[in-house]
Amino acid sequence: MAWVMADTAPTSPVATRRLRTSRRSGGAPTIADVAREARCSPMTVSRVINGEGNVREETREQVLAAIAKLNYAPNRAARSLAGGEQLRIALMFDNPSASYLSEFLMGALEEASRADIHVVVQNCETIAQAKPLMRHLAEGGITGFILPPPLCDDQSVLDLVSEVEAVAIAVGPGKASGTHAAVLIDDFQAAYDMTAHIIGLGHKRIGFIIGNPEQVASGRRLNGYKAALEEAGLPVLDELIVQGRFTYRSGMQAAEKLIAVEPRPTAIFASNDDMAAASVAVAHRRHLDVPNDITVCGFDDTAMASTIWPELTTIRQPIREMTAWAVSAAVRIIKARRAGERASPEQKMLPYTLVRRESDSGPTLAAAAGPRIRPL
Amino acid sequence: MAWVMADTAPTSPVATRRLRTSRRSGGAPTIADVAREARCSPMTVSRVINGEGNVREETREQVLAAIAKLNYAPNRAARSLAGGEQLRIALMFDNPSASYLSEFLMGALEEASRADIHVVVQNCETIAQAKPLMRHLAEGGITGFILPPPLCDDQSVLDLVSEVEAVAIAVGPGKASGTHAAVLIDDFQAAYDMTAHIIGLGHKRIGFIIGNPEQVASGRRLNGYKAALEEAGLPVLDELIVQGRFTYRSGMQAAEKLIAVEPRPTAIFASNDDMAAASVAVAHRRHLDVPNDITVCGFDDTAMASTIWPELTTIRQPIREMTAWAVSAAVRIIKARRAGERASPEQKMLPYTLVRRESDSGPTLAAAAGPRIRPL
DNA sequence: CCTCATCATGGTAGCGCTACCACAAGATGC
DNA sequence: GCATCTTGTGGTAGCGCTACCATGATGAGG
Repeated sequence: MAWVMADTAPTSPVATRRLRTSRRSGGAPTIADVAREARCSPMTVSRVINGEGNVREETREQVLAAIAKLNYAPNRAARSLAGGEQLRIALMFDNPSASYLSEFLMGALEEASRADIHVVVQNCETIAQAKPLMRHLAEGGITGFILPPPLCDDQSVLDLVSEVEAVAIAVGPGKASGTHAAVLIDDFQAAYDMTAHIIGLGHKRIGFIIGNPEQVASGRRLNGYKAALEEAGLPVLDELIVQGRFTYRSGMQAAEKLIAVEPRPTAIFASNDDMAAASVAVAHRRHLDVPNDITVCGFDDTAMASTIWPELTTIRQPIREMTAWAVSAAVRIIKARRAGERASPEQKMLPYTLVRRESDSGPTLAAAAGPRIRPL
Repeated sequence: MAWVMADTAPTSPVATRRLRTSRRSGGAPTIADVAREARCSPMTVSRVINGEGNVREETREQVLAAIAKLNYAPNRAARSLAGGEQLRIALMFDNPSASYLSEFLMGALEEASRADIHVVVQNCETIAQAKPLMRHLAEGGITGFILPPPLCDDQSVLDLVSEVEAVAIAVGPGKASGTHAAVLIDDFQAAYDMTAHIIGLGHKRIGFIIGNPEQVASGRRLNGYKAALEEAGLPVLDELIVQGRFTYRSGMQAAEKLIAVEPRPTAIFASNDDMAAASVAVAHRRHLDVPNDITVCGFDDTAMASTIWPELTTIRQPIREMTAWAVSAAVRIIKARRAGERASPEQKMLPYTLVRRESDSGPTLAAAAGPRIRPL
């Protein structure tokens, strides 16, 4: 107040400007503060932050030191405002597996908030339903789509993405498309490893439940299973391979068939956790103890795997990391496109893990000998 | 290029300005476009958008018409940049139920993107672990917390929130705290309704599995069960009420106890879906058909309810709507606080629904008569 | 009739950052 | 030796919106 008086006429813009309390957000350091500290211009700081080239190593270090000292964090709002267009990408999903979904969301959310982009989450029941929705989203300014299976395995969906000139990132597709980026795990090798693990436990008759034939990954998992069997010199028996559809219910039916086979398999490897859980339920209904009478293994490591009892031995997919990568890849590609570049679609393979829990063990004598001592 | 030549010196700022292609985001309409269309100033448009007073009704309508005509949507980034501080709220969760979580996330995500605020998702295993995390988040500028149970049922957590001068919204607490806002369903009434529904089916011996004693809602559900029994003139039997902890495993143990009771109950009402699913598994193991030999009902309508077979009859909580409300309430309260107001904590009760699926039916003659024809 | 409050509205200056150019200094080519 | 690139850096002008004043028009009060 006193300032105003001492300065000039009260209505003077100069006085006003001085009087005004800054609207700055809680005194957080800005790029200008960093520049002052590092004795360079804000532009140079900006360049360092964004990892652009053309900055001398020495300068870069000074800037980084200043950033660390002031505990500076860029203001997202300003960034996207100045950066021109706001990036918006859509997360399509029809996957009813809630545990998959929440991991999926968390990964995307985290990355989106880091990159300050908007993510639209779109539920869709079927592929047929997905397509008009995607078209509509694209018209609404969505330039990127994150596609989990089975959407990313459907060529017509991928074609649609190309048609609307959007970017698609496939998360966990069965096989890499030549036209769109993808992040996946090695389904073949993972299924191979799990099968080898079961064989290593001493099992010789291992049932397999195939996943939804719509998803290409299902086939790869089946092949991994077969390869491990062959590698171990075990026969691949048709009666021990039954079709499922990734649902609990289909898993029950498949497990019923498998358990009815004579001699009964001593282990079941299901292509996902829902079907594995169903297999456990069926085994229990038949008064078979898991894992003592029968080993059951799953795939995915969704929440269900550790919810039920016994907890499932399964293959963990790093879903969260996969989605996070997908989002950042989408951003990268969209930005590159705007700059006129059009790189060939990237392929990212992430590591899986075999998570050993309580549902597997070596075949007990009775079970292993089963075929011989009670052939019926 | 030609322009530059024809205009003035190539380096002239005027020429440069003309040459520069606008950085505007894809030609989306701005507040200025709306102002032009509505023949008023951008300020007036801003006032209309933000629902501020002091705008003539006639002007407001013109502005709204212009907004509709141009299909204008405010730019979030610019808004929060100009508006000063960025709102940031944290979503704490320790709930391992993935389906609950994904619903929880979706609701928050949607609302957060609508209001353009940043949501930080923080996983925490225990209440003890949650507290330092929350303190740290608060120091980092988080001013609001969304708290699901059991966090919101813990007084020390609520006290911590007050201490760091943050805002907390409880999502589904057992009882309303006097100091913080909450959004919940009527757990008592919902449990009452479900019990009444089961009684209406003809059941007289209904087992109940209590939830985690840490969560106050557990008690309310129990009370609803008891009230419905009393209302119907049925005895409340101690041996038909067993303690669970909301986990599948605890549900199995509880169901084992319940099924061992003589005469066996013809129905089990579990306080959540995980425990209901476990009850179904136990029933199947005992070769009891669900629902023909025993009815099993759950609570929450998480994904598990419709994953397993038979699908569970359960109480649906509108989790997504609850979280969305929580986020918007947090924003509202934080803004009000900044403006110096401090309203009394709001309480929001949302409607639940009884979802009838495949796991309930009237008691079969054998089961109903059970007590009488085979007393052992 | 002239204050003084009360609307309704407009003007202007940022919010913090990045795009775009300018420009100096050295490297390169002919 | 001079035009031409390259490299590192700085200056400036916004991005779209809102906070803050200023202003003109009205009505109330003396």
